[in-house]
Amino acid sequence: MPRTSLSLFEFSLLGLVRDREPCCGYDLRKVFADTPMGSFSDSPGSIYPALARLERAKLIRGRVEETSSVRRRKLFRLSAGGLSALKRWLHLPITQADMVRGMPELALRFAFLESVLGRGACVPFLEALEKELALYIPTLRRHLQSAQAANSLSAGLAMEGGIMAYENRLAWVRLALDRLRRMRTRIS
Amino acid sequence: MPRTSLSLFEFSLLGLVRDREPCCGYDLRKVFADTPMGSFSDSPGSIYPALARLERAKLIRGRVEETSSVRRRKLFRLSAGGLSALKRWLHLPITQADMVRGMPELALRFAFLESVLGRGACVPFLEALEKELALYIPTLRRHLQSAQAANSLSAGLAMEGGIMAYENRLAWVRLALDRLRRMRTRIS
DNA sequence: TCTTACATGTAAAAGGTTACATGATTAT
DNA sequence: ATAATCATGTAACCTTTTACATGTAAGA
Repeated sequence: MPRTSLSLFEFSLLGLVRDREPCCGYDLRKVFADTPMGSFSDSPGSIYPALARLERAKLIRGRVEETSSVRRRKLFRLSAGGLSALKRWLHLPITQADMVRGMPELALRFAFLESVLGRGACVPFLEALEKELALYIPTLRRHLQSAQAANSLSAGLAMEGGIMAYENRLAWVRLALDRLRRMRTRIS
Repeated sequence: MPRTSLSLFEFSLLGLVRDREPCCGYDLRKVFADTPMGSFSDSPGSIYPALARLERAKLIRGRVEETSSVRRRKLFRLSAGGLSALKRWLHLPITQADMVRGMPELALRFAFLESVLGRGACVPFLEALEKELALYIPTLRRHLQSAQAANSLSAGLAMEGGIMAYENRLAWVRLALDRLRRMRTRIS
């Protein structure tokens, strides 16, 4: 078996290739190096082997470009299989487990959502996220209440900061929903 | 060479051992499994080898407990070298690079700060963090401005969410500073 | 009795990190 | 001329993941 699921890093490559088709490994390195994107490694030792894996798995296809002017490079495109793997990932339900692991994966999924599944997918995604966050935050608060007695002030503040981060996420979700809904009414 | 620096995971083990001395591998597994702590792996395959590494590096010391009642277990304590490694890490200056990589490492450092370096270390740490955040956020805003034109709505919202997360961090820093300063005046 | 919690480990496979290696092109 | 940027890769080393392996004690 060629491994069940892809890592976040591999999905981010898939999504980036899809958005920048056709692009080479170096283009992707630049994204990781220059933008506040996910903060994955931009080292050649991580990107080139990962691209080779994705190509072996037939999720992307690479062709060495033949031009005289520019240096030789390998241009990648998403394959049909790659696109459907990306779609499956984006369609995954949002669960409590996603809350515990934090937002990075969900943020990444949202970043690719519109371009891959269309604008219509954004509102349901955010509504599901809103629901899970609204359920999760009170359990975090309870955890803080019960744990903080014994701990230090700074440990308590650190936990408080963690909760604030989730509340902030919820605020963002609501802002995003607002904007998307406003767009919709404007169009219709 | 036994490797220059420890991973976040290893520092978190060091800090937890220090706070719960003496404790065994299973105690640490429970922390990772049951609390919203950093979200490191609680698998035995990551924890026991890591503890063995830390012991080989003489940062912790483990002794097999000899009691009749409880099952055999290995209790760890921080060594003098481990404590000073922890202190060095906590004393590290806060830089722009820390902003780019995100807050998890800084949050972890703050969580251990008071118990290892004393309450006096909290305010300077937060002040440094406040300064770097206040410098970094405007550069993020500029990045959003320049990049968002070409991108999709959802990609723009995702970036906006990233910025909001940093602003939320800054709000937390100010709240924490407030509380700490209030304490100080109350005590003095 | 059966399951859950306690408790510690190892082995194989996969992946990431760091450093090395190479070489063309473009700007200073 | 020299440095920086473009461009792709490999090799050694280390860590993590997943799964296996073992066995006790307590509670339902």
